[in-house]
Amino acid sequence: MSVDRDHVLAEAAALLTRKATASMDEIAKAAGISRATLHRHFAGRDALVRALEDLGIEQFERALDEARTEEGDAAEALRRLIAATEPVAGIMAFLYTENQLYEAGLNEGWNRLDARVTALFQRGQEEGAFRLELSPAWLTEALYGLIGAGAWAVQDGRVAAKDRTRMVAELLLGGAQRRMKQ
Amino acid sequence: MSVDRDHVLAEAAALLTRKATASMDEIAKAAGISRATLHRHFAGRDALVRALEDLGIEQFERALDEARTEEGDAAEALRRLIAATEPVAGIMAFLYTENQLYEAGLNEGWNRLDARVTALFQRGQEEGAFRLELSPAWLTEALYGLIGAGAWAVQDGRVAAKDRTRMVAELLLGGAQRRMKQ
DNA sequence: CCCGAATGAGACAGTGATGTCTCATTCGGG
DNA sequence: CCCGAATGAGACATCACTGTCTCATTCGGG
Repeated sequence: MSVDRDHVLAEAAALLTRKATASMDEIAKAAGISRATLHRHFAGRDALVRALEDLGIEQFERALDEARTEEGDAAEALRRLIAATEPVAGIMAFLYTENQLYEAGLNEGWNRLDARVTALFQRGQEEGAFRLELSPAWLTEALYGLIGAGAWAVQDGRVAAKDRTRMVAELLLGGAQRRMKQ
Repeated sequence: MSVDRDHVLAEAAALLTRKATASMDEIAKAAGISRATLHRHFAGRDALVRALEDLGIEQFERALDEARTEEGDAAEALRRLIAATEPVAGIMAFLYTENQLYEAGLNEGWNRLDARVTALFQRGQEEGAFRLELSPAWLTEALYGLIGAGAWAVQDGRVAAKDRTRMVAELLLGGAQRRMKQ
């Protein structure tokens, strides 16, 4: 049986999220294959991380498509987006902290993602749904940060997996402060 | 002149925040000293990271003291806390992503910080200032995550340094959604 | 069943970082 | 000014990881 490349990437993502400095040997073991086979699929550590980056970008972009962020109420669209990113949360948490990626040239895909996410926040502001005091760039950054924090909190047992989406969405949209009137 | 140990730690923190895998040689150069001297102050890389951890915990604890988080309106206390963490933001951003620390035993100091921060959120909930749908544990996690995201956004030029505190505080407290009534 | 492809296990050299050492030089207080 | 402490520069062995290779074994389609 030919090794399932996507399965290897998924296992690598799960391990690297917990331990960003895991060696090729540890990654191979986590994926249930030998180091030789791992090298047959990915020329080296760089290639593996790059493949993970591509996978993360692709899946996040798919989440953007599924959530139809250009349609309907912006707040609801954001909720849909956060829910749709659930399967990518782990990979994103890893990639977000992998500042190594920013030393060597940045993958063009990030610009596409940033643009679409930022556009959603901007639309929300124009439609009066989102506050104007928080810049779309910061809201985008905060979204990434909270997705990472959510994934990490779940992985560490501080938040139940089923609550992840709601916790991230409620905090990002409504904040911690209680509203006097709705 | 004896090397200013705190200065070395500050430079190390600044570099490691940007590049978590920086070598001892790079850290030494960034601090303006030789690798030999760096080793004379910190037995090894582990010891350096541990010292950084201690420094981060100590400074964050000082921020908690300065902000007097047990006094007054919980929301205002949280604002004070976020403002007071400004000098530690970089170090916290690094430590937050340094999952290496969680493999070897966890520094007891983190528990103290978590307890105090969580207590603030809990007090806010009891006093009716904070929403009950978001658990104090998650709010604590989100605070750390947003401090990290803020530091990273400033470092990357997406948010002006002078806006950092306000952006983090406003998002964490009020969220992205616009309030219909105040 | 058979044969080619895929895999696992391990050897191997190369590489970069680490930690320790020595020695010459610089600094600064007395 | 002088002397001891601190520093810088570099040598050195060690270590872990990497990337490549070989060879025996296993797998699975035809």
